Amino acid sequence: MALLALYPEEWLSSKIIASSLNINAVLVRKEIAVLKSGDLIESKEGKNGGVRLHKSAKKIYLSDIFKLVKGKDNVLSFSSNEPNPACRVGKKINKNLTSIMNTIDSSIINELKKQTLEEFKNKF
Amino acid sequence: MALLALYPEEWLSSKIIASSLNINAVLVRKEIAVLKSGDLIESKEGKNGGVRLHKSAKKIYLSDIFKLVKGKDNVLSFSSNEPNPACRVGKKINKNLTSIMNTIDSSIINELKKQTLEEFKNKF
DNA sequence: TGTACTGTAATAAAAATTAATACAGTTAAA
DNA sequence: TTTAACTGTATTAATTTTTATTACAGTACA
Repeated sequence: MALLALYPEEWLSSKIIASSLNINAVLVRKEIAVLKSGDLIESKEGKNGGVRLHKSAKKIYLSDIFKLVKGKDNVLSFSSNEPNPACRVGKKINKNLTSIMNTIDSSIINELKKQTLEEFKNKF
Repeated sequence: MALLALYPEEWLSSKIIASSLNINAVLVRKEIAVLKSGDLIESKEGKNGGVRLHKSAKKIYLSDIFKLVKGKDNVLSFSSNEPNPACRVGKKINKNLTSIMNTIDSSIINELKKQTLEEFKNKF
């Protein structure tokens, strides 16, 4: 997103973005789908296609990006194993943790609301 | 920790704790080492040994537990791949993200300071 | 009509996590 | 005083998750 913000007029290809991140271009294209679903970016198929911001970096808060990328999961997550339902703690732990995890996610989002992509971009 | 707080007088074995979490007892013993390093719990070797809280649950904040368990890493983390140093963004991204990640960790800690283990325990 | 893209699926490889095994050392109690 | 039940820790195996690769249909430009 910082890269897109630096070159807002250009259609940047997934290959170029992948080479900045040093990851596979297919992963980039998958994340493009996520960011498009929140209207933060737009994409163009075909030759000379690519992606660019869909709105001004001044109107994109880091929290907007975070919310999309995090999806519906919490940042902190449960053990992949089901806790023991026969245990007084195991029986209720996930419910009790959910409440804490939601609170944590909210506090992260509030923190990230304080910075726009434009401000972040200017650090490069 | 909720389990230990519910039975503060008893030495609970790693096996018992593992069966509540439904994970391997060796993993529990490894985490015991971490929690001991912060003086939150104490352990006793030998027959009828186990672990218990080292201080009142009223004096343990969820943030104390979180800080130990999280260790020196940030909750959010970098890509395991080095970003491209030849890229204007890749060159600086990790430094710029570090600052955000530290802020996020702080805000989580501040949130978790609001609740003691005693209060959490009472939800079970 | 060829080239350079996105979008997406399927599979393979790599990395990280978790489990299992083993065993030395400690303590309590039979 | 010997056995049983623990912690502590290391090593290796199994599993799960993440990331990379390959493939290909569809789109747009030149």
